[in-house]
Amino acid sequence: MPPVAKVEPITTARALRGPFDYLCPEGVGVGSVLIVPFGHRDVVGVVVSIADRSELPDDRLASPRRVLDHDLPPELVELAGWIAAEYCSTPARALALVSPPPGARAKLAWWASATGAPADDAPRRALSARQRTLLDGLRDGGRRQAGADLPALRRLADRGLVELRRRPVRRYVTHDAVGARRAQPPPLTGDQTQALTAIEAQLARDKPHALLLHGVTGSGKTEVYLRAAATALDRSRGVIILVPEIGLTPQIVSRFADRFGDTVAVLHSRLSAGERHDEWTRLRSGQARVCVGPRSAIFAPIERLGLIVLDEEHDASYKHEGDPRYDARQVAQRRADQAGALLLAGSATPRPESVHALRRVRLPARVDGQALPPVRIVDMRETAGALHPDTSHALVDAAKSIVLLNRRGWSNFVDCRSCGHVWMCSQCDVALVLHRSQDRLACHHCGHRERMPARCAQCGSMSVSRHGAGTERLAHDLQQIGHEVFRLDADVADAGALLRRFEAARRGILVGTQMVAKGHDFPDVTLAVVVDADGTLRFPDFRAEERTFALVTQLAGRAGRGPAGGRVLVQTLSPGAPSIVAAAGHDADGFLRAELARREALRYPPFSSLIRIVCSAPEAAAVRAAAQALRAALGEIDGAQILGPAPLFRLRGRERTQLVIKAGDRAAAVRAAGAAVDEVAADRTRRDVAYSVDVDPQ
DNA sequence: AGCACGCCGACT
DNA sequence: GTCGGCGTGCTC
Repeated sequence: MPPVAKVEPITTARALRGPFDYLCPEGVGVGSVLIVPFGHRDVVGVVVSIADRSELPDDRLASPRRVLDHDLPPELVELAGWIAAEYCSTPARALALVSPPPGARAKLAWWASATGAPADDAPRRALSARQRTLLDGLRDGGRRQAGADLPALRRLADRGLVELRRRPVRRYVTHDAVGARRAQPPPLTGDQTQALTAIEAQLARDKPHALLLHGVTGSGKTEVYLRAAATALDRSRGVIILVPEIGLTPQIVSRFADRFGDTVAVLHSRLSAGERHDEWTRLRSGQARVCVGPRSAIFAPIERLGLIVLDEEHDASYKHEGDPRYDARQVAQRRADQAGALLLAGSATPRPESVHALRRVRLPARVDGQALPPVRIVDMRETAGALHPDTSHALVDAAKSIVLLNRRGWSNFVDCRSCGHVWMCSQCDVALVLHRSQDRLACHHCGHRERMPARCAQCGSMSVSRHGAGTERLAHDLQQIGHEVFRLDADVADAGALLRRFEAARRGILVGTQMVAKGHDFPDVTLAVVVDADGTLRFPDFRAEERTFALVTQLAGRAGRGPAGGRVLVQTLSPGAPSIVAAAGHDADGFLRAELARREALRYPPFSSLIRIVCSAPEAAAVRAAAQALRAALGEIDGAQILGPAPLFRLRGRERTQLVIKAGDRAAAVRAAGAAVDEVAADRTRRDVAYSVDVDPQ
């Protein structure tokens, strides 16, 4: 009896329950990627296990059509199985995440080397001076890639003097002149040394305890990551560095490339298919042992992993918004456990969850020894307009400043002065936002846009009024300060170029959404302003406090990074809000203590797990019926509270509602949610209803 | 999810 | 007679 390969075909179907058995070709094992006949077509499949025999009669087993040259490390196959179960998805969808980039192939180029055959010096066949130079160059320099000299090399090859071979070339270079810029590592501060000692003690263990590096902005966390990575590499272990968004943090990539050279690979969504293929292959073959990238880099095919760094661990972009709705921080913990690797999470504003679960190592001071900038809370309750007079004066005085307003556009919503009609999105239950420079109203949820109306659609009145201010309006108002204004938000095409122009300017105001609070370091910025700090606090979300604290603290970290020092103004309508008061006092510990106490009292994470189930369909009645069926199918879950169905809400032309499970036993609740959705989704009478399970929703 | 198979109405 | 509607069921 020949062995059987259990294969999971990569399809998006939810109802499909694998794995499927195939005859196992020679050399195929767990992680092999195959093309298999499946139904009436051929699909890519991943071997998830090998069995001695199949339950099926021999004549029903098919042979794979082809074995692809890329295979997955078996640990990633196991990790995919865990993700499928943990996030209520399917093995196929989880395997698609960890699989080699589809489609792309190696790029081949001609490489030339001298054969060592003696040149024939008969006069008719004498080498030209150019050919002679080429040949001598190859004899001295060994193998090299052919360029414009390929025709000349071909003639030499015809005479047996040169060998030409097709070999793969790398399309992506993380860094030009690698090595030339390889800087001497800076000396560590006392705090950094202590942190590194704690980290190295864990790296020396078989089963390291995860650590949380809680360091204020400018305390030198990146240098600690670099040193920890060097230690892991010295121990022949691989390293993954997760960063929030590669577009806004290119510095961290170059710092790793500068320090470690070609052993660094980068994986992110902006790479071309070919570049991604090459980086993946370099990691898979072991040529590269360090991978830097956003959340999906947690699936880098690195064996003998020793360290996973989670930079800015509080960042919301670690949560994937698509099926499977995985959280890269959870996956990182799982992968670290699996490999016996150290998980090192770092942030100036760690999540209460991480503070609760991980051992904390601190960097309490900036590397330059400067104090954190003083923060003043500006009470806006008596002020009309977006800026307090004190804020305006401070902006006039400061040469360079950063202003944060977490709302895009000119005004929040527009309505009719006569009848009160509010312009709403036709696809979503939200008001349209005015973008004046484009003379358009836009929906920030579905992207719908329409012309700014001249008259009211309801009563015909010509009088339209605008309410609230966004970054576009604020940038316009700030022109009056007299400094050049640089606006940074999602409407700006090239954020990098804008930041470079701001950096080069002698005077200026950088105004924008939360993007201005992230990562970059401008030493000459002496003033940071938060306009409407309680904007994030008004969201009905249990993480509102945490978000507000993080946003104010992160922005405060942008000011006073140079010798001139700096200060921070926080405008708010709730000057007494605990998150704002704590952020103003640089009191992360006080905030975290109070926030954890509050979460414990209300049984919110980390003292429970949340699971959100969303139902959506074009018709309201279908959604209501589906949600009720779902509620019934869930029944009662031990130790869990089930909330909802919530009132219907329309988004992108679909009605939707949600149920939330607040569970003590997370695994049991995930199982119950998955079973209930499978049961309700199997009902064919509600075909246009879509279901999505979100474990640990953000 | 695809894709074929199958069993009913309006056309050459 | 047959082209094609989409309900139903299977994929090793």
